Amino acid sequence: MNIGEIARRAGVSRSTVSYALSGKRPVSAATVRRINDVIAELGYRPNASARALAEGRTRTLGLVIPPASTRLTDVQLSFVASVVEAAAAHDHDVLLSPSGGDHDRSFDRVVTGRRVDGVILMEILLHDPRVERLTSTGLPFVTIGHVVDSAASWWVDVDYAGLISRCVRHLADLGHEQVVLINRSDELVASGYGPSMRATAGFLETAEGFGMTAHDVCCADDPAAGLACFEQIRARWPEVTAAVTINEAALPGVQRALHRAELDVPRDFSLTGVIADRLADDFHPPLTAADVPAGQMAQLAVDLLMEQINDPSATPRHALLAPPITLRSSTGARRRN
Amino acid sequence: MNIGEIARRAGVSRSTVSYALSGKRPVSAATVRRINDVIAELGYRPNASARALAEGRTRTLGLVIPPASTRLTDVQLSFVASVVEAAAAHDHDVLLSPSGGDHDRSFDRVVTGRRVDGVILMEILLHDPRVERLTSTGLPFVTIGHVVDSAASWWVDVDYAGLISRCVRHLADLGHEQVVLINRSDELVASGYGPSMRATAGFLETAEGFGMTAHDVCCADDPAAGLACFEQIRARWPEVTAAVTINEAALPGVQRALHRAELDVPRDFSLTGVIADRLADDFHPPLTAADVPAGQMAQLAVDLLMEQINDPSATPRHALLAPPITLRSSTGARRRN
DNA sequence: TTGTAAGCGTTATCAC
DNA sequence: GTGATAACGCTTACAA
Repeated sequence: MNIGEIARRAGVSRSTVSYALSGKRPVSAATVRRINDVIAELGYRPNASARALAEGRTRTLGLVIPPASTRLTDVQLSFVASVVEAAAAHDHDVLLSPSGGDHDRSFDRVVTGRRVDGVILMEILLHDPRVERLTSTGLPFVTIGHVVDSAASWWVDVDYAGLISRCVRHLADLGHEQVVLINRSDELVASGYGPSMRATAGFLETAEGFGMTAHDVCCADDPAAGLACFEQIRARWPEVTAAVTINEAALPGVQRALHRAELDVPRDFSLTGVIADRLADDFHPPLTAADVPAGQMAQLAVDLLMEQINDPSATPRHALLAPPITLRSSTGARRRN
Repeated sequence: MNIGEIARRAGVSRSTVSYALSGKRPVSAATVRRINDVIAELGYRPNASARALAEGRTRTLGLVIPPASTRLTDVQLSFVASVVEAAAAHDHDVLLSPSGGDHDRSFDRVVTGRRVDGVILMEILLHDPRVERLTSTGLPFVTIGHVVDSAASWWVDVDYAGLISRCVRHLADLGHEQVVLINRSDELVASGYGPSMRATAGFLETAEGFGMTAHDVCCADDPAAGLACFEQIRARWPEVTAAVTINEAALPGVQRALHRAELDVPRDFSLTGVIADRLADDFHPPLTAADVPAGQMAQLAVDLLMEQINDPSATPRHALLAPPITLRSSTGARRRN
């Protein structure tokens, strides 16, 4: 079932069918009608590969996700779903590519085989080889998180430094003097993961500014690690009365550790950080936190990418989101004993 | 950068370059070398659209996921990641399409625009309109879950009836006499979602067989609903001493409800069901449960799909997985008061 | 308002 | 062992 067949049955030429479909040149109402009838009858839809070849664009966006081995967190998940949704609004589809590990065959295929018109790169490193590959191919791309030379590229990010800083200030206001930052995994931090770097910077700087004693620790992205990590914190620094975190996946374990240590939140211990709102709501008690606006980030990333695709010579734009801190019930005044 | 350019620089014809790349006809070692050198130097990769058009296959699989409005659960998430990984092993990419709501434009594009060689359909209904659409297009597809006429199609499923039945038997052995099934959402059950139907059937039948009193309730897929649902259960049927569930998303709420009611698990109340192992492990206490083997299902689904793509006339095959029930710490003997 | 024909970059069928 | 050349199904100048 191809365009020629439709043309034949409608008694017109192939170009007329094409134009009737795209509207790129006027076609008489009568022929449009005849063509549409035939199309409806035969259930014709243009072949995407042929169209892509002729137009030089695939109407497909690539989304590079962390490999399956790394467990995807809740925000990442809803981010993926939102990207697909936002792309659909532009009548584009989304091609997935796991990358970051050794799976670079997939990255290669997607990027260099002209399978997509643009790419969204999740979980980016401060110096990311994939960014260079992408840059050298000239394929439009938007990163989630930004690289060192941030002015030269398109990105969407959360202002981790600012948010963490505000969390610390909030704790200082409540009288806390010894605080800890529960960061993400060792490897991620070691490899220069931007949000981790910036969270640490914002944390230490602000805590110092308020004359607080500040510790920061890495923690793998799972509940078991969260449990172990929190118990270690208690053992090493028993004076700590509040924690700030950007590690969502570890939260259930932290919760269990708090319970085990019979620490009431927020009476005995305060907990806050940058957390997806759904997780913050589900925590017991609900967490005072800066909500990672995954849906909005996805929307923005797709919009920026489409903008770049439609005008490749546009100057790079970016968005640094600073979502508000939602006051829930997990932070309170330091208890004097 | 196209194949003609490579041919020109290597001093051969386009077909020779093509054959050197595919190996579908012998090419002298010397020319292969020369060609490879040029390719390496220019960083050439064949254009996927052109290749798809010529070959009549896209080397892409479609994955139809539930729309973003429905929150994706943990298993679903890891399923998506595993599908991508398994497809990569066959050198195929994955195109995502949200569907089930009104997003049928996306489904249409993917299915009928010949953008993919086959489709994996998640979260299928007992009578699913998408299955008919797919069947009538003749596009190979595999469903997760099966439809009524199960012999005629390709699918992978978990034996919910059998697993739930074994959970109930386990509870019967422990002396429980009044049990409840916490199913998934009203709407899903009402629309004929297979796993829910089969779980209910297996539950009621087995409970009756053991002379137990059995109740079943629906519960929306989120923690708040889990909390409310469990409190309602306690209010309506205070004699119930054990629950079986297939609703993972509701678990955090159930946990909170148990805590609020000061019910110790498993001393005062037993909890089991069909749950992803990661979730079962993270629960407090770890849940005795049948682990949904998301990774294995994804692998199988992709393998079946590839088999069907490579031989469209093959007779339908399917796989009904019955993962073992892992004994953890959430079930115990009924406490006589 | 419509038709003709030249691409788009591959693969695959003939020849030689 | 290699080279022309015709598909593949569409879009889009260029003509009429």
